[in-house]
Amino acid sequence: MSSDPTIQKKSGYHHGDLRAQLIEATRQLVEEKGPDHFSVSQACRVAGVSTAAPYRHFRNKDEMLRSVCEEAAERHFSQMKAALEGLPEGDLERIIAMGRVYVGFAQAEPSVFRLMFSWPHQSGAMSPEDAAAPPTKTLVETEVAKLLGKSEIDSDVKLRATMLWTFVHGLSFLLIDGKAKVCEFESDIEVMLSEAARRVMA
Amino acid sequence: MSSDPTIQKKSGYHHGDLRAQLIEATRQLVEEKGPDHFSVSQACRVAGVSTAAPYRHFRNKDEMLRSVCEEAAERHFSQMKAALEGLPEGDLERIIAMGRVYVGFAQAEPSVFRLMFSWPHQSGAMSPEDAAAPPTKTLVETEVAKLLGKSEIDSDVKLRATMLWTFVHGLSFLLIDGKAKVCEFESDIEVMLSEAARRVMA
DNA sequence: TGTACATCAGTGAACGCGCGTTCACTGATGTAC
DNA sequence: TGTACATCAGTGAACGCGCGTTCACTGATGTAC
Repeated sequence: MSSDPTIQKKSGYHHGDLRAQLIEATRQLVEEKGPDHFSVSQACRVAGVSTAAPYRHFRNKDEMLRSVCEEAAERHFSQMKAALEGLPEGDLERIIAMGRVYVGFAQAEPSVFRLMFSWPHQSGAMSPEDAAAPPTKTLVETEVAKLLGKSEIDSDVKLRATMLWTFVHGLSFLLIDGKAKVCEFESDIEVMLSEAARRVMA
Repeated sequence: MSSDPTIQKKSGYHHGDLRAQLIEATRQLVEEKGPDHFSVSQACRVAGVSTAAPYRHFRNKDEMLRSVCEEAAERHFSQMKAALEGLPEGDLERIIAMGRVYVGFAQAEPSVFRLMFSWPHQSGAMSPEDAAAPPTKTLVETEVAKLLGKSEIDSDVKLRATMLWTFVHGLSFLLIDGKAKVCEFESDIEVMLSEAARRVMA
């Protein structure tokens, strides 16, 4: 019963899980106002807590945003894995399903999606192996290899997987940035996803 | 001689073109520190001018950033047009050349590129027809139609143009976000660009 | 079961800071006669 | 060519604000005996 961070809050002192609650508050604020207009104070207000409270759980503001990214990356990845369930092995639909989830996530949480992929903005301190990317990459590569009937991930598999990823990534950004009405209807997205999968796997 | 905004600065009072100079200063700062860490004061310091000066040329901070976007969008578009010069009509290389420029711009000015496409972040006030997108879109559609030997821009042309755009857009973002070492070598980008163009136009 | 105490996770007030913006001003420039 | 004056494009000081973070504190909780 302590899994929904929006509800809990036990007494005056001592929340059930303030850390999770602050991450959720941060996530909401980032989504509402954008990553650059999020402030620690606001998150505290949303969580109903003093402005000093977060420092029991996070070193500083940056670490709060980073936690949001990590949490989002995990959800993103598990959504993609879940999309594969029940679909027969070696079916092109598996590729399309992952793309659909990828794009859907971006549309559902555009600001968080953007933050996730531009983190950390430009500090040289960026870890070479980044949060969500490697597991997702492996997932796609595995699917591509299976579809081609290959047992190992060779350079052809890597190229195709990268092309697929590139495509859904670009589609996600164009959709959330609302550039040039890239797709007028929901069905256009489906057409693009399947056309791309078909042409790349051909 | 007044075309290079980094050099000019005439006397104590009255710059040659403070407006252009401030845009350039803003552009540099956005590139260095990211759009969210840019401040008007800093731009003034860079331009060597008092903090009140910008308000003779821009209504507020937002308008400064918007001007940077517009200026960048124009450069982006004209670079793409320039890439076509000298290439024979109806050659697939024309498509690839535009993609190369698109990606190159993103790599050269990643923060500005990001800003350009996420502007305005989430204020509902976004104009439906956005700065750079429509002319670029038209440019690509025209090239696709010519390549297919079609005289009009039908839905097939539109779909292919959108797919091409989506692809280079995604490649740009993956490259500048440094996600998962999408391409290890410069040559990999070339392979991806030509593979994408070939497959989409097939 | 009851008490003593260490630890944990909050409070609320305060800090210094840099920011965006405004203000009355003033030096430089262009124009009319 | 020279003077008077309107306009332009800067200055520099000041403002109020919200921010990130720290501090000494205190209430709640868990544990040992």
